[in-house]
Amino acid sequence: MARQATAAGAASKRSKAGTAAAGDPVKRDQILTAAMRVFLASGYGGTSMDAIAEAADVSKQTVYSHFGGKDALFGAIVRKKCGQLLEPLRMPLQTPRSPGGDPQTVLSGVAQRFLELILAAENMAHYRAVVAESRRFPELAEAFYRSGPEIVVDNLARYLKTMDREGVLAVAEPKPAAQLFFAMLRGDLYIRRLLGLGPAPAPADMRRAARLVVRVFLAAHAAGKS
Amino acid sequence: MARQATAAGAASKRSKAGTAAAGDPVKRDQILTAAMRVFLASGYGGTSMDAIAEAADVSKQTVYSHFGGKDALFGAIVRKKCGQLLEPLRMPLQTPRSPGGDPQTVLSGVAQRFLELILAAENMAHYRAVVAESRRFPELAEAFYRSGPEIVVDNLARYLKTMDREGVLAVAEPKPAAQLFFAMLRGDLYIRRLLGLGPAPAPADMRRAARLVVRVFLAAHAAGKS
DNA sequence: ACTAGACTAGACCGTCCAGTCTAGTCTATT
DNA sequence: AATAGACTAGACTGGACGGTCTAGTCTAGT
Repeated sequence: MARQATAAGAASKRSKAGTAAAGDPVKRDQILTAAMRVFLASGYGGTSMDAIAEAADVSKQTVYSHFGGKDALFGAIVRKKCGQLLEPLRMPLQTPRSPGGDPQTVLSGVAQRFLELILAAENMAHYRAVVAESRRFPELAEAFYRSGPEIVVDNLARYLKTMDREGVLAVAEPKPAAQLFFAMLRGDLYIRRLLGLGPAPAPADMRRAARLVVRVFLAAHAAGKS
Repeated sequence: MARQATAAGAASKRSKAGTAAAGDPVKRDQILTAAMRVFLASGYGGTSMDAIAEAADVSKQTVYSHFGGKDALFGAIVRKKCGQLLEPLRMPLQTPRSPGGDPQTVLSGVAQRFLELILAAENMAHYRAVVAESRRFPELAEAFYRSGPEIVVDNLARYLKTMDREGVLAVAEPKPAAQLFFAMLRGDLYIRRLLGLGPAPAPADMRRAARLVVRVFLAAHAAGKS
């Protein structure tokens, strides 16, 4: 109800102006950046619009002019973060067909990068926020799933399929196998971090975890098995 | 500050009464049960004390008499749930040394039960609440970790160690192996559920997932390997 | 009958906060 | 110079909510 009303208000304001959106895109970015910081640090409920305006060094009204209200702003942040999620992985992931070496090397690289990605403080906070608000904003939860886990799994599944066809690995069901691979990487390190226990893991910890995962995965899919 | 004051108040009330705690334990349970339902359904921020009192069919003041305030009540609920977490697993887990069949059977049983456990709606909600509030209540996050993941891993690690010693399996590092085993079970089914996407998984889905995990795990730890 | 302790219903207080409104500034176009 | 659009500072509204308080009821023990 409130959401519809504010959204309509924002839309009507936009209509008259010659410029496409309402206002300075620089301000818009300022707000987005600050809001992201604050939202990810304190969650949806723990963040006030006043705090965002102050953090963005912008008046409260400007926040409301650019985004319709708190919900919309939160949505914009989460979606933006979703879009950026796989950027660090894009380069290596978009070319899963290019050799890049034996599977062991390829998978180790993927594992290593994936671990770094999901353990990064900012992405942890993002995930926590999405999970916490998945009831209130189911569309965001879905957007997250689609722009993160799903893509990553599909890409690896495609790679595994190729490897299977070439007889390098034995992967009867590429998708479940890929899901399993990433599930393994969301192990103890990940849970502890998600719960905020202990300090950030050292690179050595991540390497060790990645190595174990790759070893187990390869043992299960060595050429000549199911 | 407020927390200390109210806690002190509750304590002083308790002191005079001949009965151990302040008030009727039946009421206390009513409150606890209702609060658990409401907190797990709507999260900490989304739950008001009025709503709890109403759901418990009890006056607001009674809630405050039994528990000091919102924080304490939330803590009590989370801790209680932590205590109950592994109840369904206790029987089979306390006797990891008793044979129960070949490792395949044992691990399948563990996997199956673990999946049922973590995918149960109530436990999902619990986990979501703990993760969401892990910043505000780090002690609860730690309590959860200790009374859930840690115990389960330690128990399985012990079993794996035995199997290794007996030459039935080859598990050089039991604890990381056990962590990996459970990580595999927190796969796609789990993530989707955590994000509230799609309906509850069918038992057949869980069985399939468990089977895959056990197969991969055994492939990696067949006797005669590292 | 009296008393004490637990409970109830609900008024009440103070605070926080989303969202609106006002009055005025700054800038660019005409 | 005049106008319009975006921005600012900050007051304000309305509602939600944590927590307290009051007045009174119910139940046991004495």
